[in-house]
Amino acid sequence: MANIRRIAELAGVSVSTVSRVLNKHPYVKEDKRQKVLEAVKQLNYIKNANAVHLSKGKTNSIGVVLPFMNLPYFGEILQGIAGEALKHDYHLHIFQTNYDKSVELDAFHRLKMKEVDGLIISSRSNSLDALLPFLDGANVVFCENLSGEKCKKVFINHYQGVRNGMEYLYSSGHTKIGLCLHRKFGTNSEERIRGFYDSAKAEKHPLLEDWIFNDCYKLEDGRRVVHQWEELENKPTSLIVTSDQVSAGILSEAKKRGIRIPEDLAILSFDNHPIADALDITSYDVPIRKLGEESFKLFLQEDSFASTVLETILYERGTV
Amino acid sequence: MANIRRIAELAGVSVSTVSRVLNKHPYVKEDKRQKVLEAVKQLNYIKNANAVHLSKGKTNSIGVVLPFMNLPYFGEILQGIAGEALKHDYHLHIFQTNYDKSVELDAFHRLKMKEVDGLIISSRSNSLDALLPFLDGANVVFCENLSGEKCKKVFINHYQGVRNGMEYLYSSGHTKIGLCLHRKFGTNSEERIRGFYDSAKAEKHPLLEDWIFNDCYKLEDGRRVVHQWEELENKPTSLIVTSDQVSAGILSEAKKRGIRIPEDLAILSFDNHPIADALDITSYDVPIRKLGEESFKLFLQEDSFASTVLETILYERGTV
DNA sequence: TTGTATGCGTTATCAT
DNA sequence: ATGATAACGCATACAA
Repeated sequence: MANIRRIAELAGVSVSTVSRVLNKHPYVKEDKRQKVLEAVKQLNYIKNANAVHLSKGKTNSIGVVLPFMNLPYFGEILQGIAGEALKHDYHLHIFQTNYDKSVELDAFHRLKMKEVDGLIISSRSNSLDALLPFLDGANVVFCENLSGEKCKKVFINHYQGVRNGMEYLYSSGHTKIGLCLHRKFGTNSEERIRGFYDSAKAEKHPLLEDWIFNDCYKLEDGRRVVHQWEELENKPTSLIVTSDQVSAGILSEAKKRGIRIPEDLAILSFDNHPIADALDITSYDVPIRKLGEESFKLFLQEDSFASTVLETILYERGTV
Repeated sequence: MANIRRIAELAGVSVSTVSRVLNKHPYVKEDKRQKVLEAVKQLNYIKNANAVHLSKGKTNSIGVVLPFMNLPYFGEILQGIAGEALKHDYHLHIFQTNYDKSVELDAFHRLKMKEVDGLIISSRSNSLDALLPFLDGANVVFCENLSGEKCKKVFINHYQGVRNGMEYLYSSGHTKIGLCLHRKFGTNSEERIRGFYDSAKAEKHPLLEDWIFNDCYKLEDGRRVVHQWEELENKPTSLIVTSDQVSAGILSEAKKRGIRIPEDLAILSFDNHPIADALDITSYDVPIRKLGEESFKLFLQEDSFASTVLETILYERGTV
């Protein structure tokens, strides 16, 4: 494999001149530039990226930490990040964790190893304490509302989203509202739970612990929720569901079992993906793509503790 | 940032010994090993990945070329690749092309630059001729049935899939069958079209050019197909649709417009994603995750022109 | 405008 | 078992 030295030799110039030509620096006489370009062509020369990375101390690539890739949420956020990254000539490294803490830690390790220039944490498994040693001087963007921490963050206002949803359901005559979450832990879920409790308290409406359904990621999980719901003695008359996929599962299973929606059970969903439109699901639009775009913009920002908030918007349809 | 030389200094050994300890090579006396490890701890030393990459001539990462990330197809294939890659300590680079040829070419360029050790082309935009100069000695896996080419490939047997589907519809009493494709060009689509024509010819059934609907990626595209279908003078009584998402759009729009499924229009879908189950869509299971897994396995294989074929399986439901 | 020399941080070869 | 030294390939400060 030809290197810059051989090009210099063949072109009869120094390596620095070759480097200048390759990097389009000014102050190179046209004839030498041509000689270099010829030599490049002749030897089929191609720059070694790793040498550039080592020499420059950066790789122009950013790591994205996420648990899964086959979920619309993460597909959409990736799409947002990738679009923005492409604009700025950055590349994406994927760290798929499956919510495994050690895999997530490895991503931070890679950052320290300078394999990537920064990290976007779209969903976190480790405690902040565990990550702290990796954070100083590192360019990390969190996609959650980390309060008080001095770090970059962008997040959906899940608290307000749920509060709005609760209010909407209360004003539609419901007093017993349940909640379907991705997972119990994690800032985003906690924010939703906080909104859930705060609204119930504010309106002095009942709220039972087993009206909260966890581990709702996929369509199948929605089916499971219907079964769980049916077995409750005291059933909520409506559900706030944090994913259209899960809502779709609920609708499908409810139909099978003769549960009428919204008469027996109202569904207020989040995402507003095309499937919500297709199934006529009332859903809050969650700007996930935008979340991805903004996260990359934050990565580029010098300011090391900027933050961005995004809001949700209601699309009324037939399930409430 | 501390480097290996400073560790050597502090530990009172040579850099080679440090390197040996770091890489768990044998032949290092325990006391020196300890000295080194202490120094590592003391200086908070972390290896520079780019230096390793440069020195070793490889990066332990693989590039995945795909057009979009917010489509279930690509999410699933990524999931498959990522799972297998994780097992073998490989990392994923994403090259999102949006079907832009120059972006795709850039991925091949990066391979030559040794930024990645190999490439998985999950969907291709450039002609093979355009890619040929990049292929010699390069570890590239194509996810399509490239006939005759000496290269690694893994693909779904789309030809047989469509032929089976056609036979199924014919035997269900249909004689006029349409086809919804992602795109007109591309090996996978061409294979499906070939199956489409071959079956019609074999059964001597009619087949019109405008029974083929292109650019069907998302749910919205399914809606559009219904409109197009309605405006046809001579309408097919059934459609083979190469994505459950699109089928979902068709179902939704058909319902709105009072088109009965399968009475007025039968839908035979491909993917068998959960949404097919939820909407009771008859669908051929397409092992996309497996496709991703196999593509990575091929990448690892020495043999530079291995190939793998995967078949589709019918799940009968209510839309035919 | 161009060249020289050094740094980037590691691995690998070859002595000893 | 250990160390000196040469790759690996490029960028860049400094000199000219």
